[in-house]
Amino acid sequence: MYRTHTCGCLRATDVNQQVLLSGWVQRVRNLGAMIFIDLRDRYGITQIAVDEHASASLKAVAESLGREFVIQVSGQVIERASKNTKIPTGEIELLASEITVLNVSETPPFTIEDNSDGGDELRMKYRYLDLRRNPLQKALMLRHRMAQIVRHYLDEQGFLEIETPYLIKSTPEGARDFVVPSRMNQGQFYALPQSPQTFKQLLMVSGFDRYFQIVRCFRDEDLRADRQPEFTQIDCEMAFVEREDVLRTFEGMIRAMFEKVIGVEVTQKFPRMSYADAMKYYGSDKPDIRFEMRIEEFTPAMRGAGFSVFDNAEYVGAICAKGAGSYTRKQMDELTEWVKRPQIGGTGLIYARLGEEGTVKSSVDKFFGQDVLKLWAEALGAQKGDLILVMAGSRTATLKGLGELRLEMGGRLGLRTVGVFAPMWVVDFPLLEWDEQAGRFFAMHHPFTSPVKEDIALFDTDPGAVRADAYDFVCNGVEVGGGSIRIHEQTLQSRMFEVLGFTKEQAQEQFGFLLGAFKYGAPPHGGIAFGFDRWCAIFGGQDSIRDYIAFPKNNSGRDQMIDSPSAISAEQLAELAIKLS
RNA sequence: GGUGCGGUAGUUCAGCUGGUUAGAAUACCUGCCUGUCACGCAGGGGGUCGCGAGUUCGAGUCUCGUCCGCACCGCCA
Repeated sequence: MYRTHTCGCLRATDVNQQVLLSGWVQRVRNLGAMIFIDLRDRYGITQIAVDEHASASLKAVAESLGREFVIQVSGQVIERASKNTKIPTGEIELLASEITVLNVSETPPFTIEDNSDGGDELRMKYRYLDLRRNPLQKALMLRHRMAQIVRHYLDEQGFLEIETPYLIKSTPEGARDFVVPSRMNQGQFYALPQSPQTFKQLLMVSGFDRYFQIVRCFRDEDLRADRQPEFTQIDCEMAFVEREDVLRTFEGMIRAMFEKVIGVEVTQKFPRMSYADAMKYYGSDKPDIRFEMRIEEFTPAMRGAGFSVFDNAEYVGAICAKGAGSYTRKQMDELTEWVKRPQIGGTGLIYARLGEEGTVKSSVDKFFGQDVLKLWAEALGAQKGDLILVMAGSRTATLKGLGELRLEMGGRLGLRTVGVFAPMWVVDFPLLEWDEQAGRFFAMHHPFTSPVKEDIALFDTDPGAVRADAYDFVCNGVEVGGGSIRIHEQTLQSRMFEVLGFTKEQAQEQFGFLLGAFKYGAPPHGGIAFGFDRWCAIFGGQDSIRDYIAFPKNNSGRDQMIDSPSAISAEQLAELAIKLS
């Protein structure tokens, strides 16, 4: 037997018990006549005391201990002479009668503490040590809890968890595929799924009318703090449903998660915003609505005053930063530089401050009178002490820039509060996006997304105006989930492929199995998929998803611990009939 | 593919306009210490300044290249 209790469970009520604990040495405090050891496992820390009555051999063992040694301690639980109120076990300690070293440890390259002294790179290389740290243990426990609640909720709602294959077929649409060479079919490759999209639709055809899966997905694209090459989706699909049915079901699931995981009760219905409004007022298809600061357009009113920046602009828009009117010239210059960075791509920043008696002082006073400036203030609801920020240029780029500026100002003004959650649905996305370079339409979501019924007629006249019956779940400016009602009729699906520029043969070759299935009675269906890692990060209050994945990849898609990817042997290559150039 | 920031002790960092023997904190080792809990005190060891060229009397410092890391843009149906 290695232990009778964990290092987190002993309390004052356990005093006088004989117990056996096992764990890692967090720290040894040697006071000469007595030695204290912090013994750690994932449940907590318990102080071990080796006092003045201890035998010479026991003391010798205690003195030999180093950080991260694995030890077993037997002894009696006693009340501490001086208590520690900072930890749950702080009222007691274990008076050691015997200490056994189960394993020694080299000195770890960084401290195993909440605020480790290790840098990112080192902690990745020694991920197994980093994972001993409390914050990472908490993160993975949160993830576990979320997975359990998802399973429980969906099981109660009659969903079946069904696995789908990882070795599937590559398709040209969407993200780059990770590919896997086939030894038995030389020269041919499997692809790892970007999502189980077509399989879950086939499951609907098969009659499993409520499906879900917590499933790994793979995309061979460049990484970000919130993007990994392999990531996990909560993938769901339902048959005989319309958009409202899907939204109701999953609003329920999301609500259950908020309540049971982080104890936040979301009583009201999630607000819904059209894609058009999101872009117009927030410059983003995933607005952070923890704060207002909406974008207002002033394009026509600004023309003809002789201010060439506005006269020549396709779009002029502004936001109002509450209480930022005290920004100094230096701060404004710095903000202007911020806007001009290539990531934002702004050409400049015009600003106006609201002073006493409703006067407006702007950087373009010589072009615009008080009447025009007050028009800005009125439209933006700006008051004394506020700062109006105006950008101009092409419509899409300027809206995007204003959207970024809005987030930046929201951050500076402390409006993007950690622990405050603003869940919402973004709906009515365009079905298609015109790609100038390729000279054709691409599916904004994916080619199986159904158009909104009343827009189907537009397919022939104005494909770009067709709205998709799609929806995104957005929380705090992060796209956490997305889904749609799918096309379930073979003719409409064929028409869709046609609009996307597929020939009949191409469509047949790539998605023949799906078109085939649709010939045999496909029910109306739709679904949604949540980015599980992102959701965990949001609940954990982090921007990066890496700490919610046990063994993540770095910025360049490498696993620094196992050092992958790596070259393979000439024999392996030969077997796969692959020649490297 | 691109932009920015970074790489100096085991670790996190400082190191000014180029100039003696490259510092601090922490970790580690040794000794002392009876209530610590970031224990304390005294002492000690520890460096190819990422790598390679170049400029210079002289490079951690300047220039170029390269590798690595992080953030972002493009990309991510």
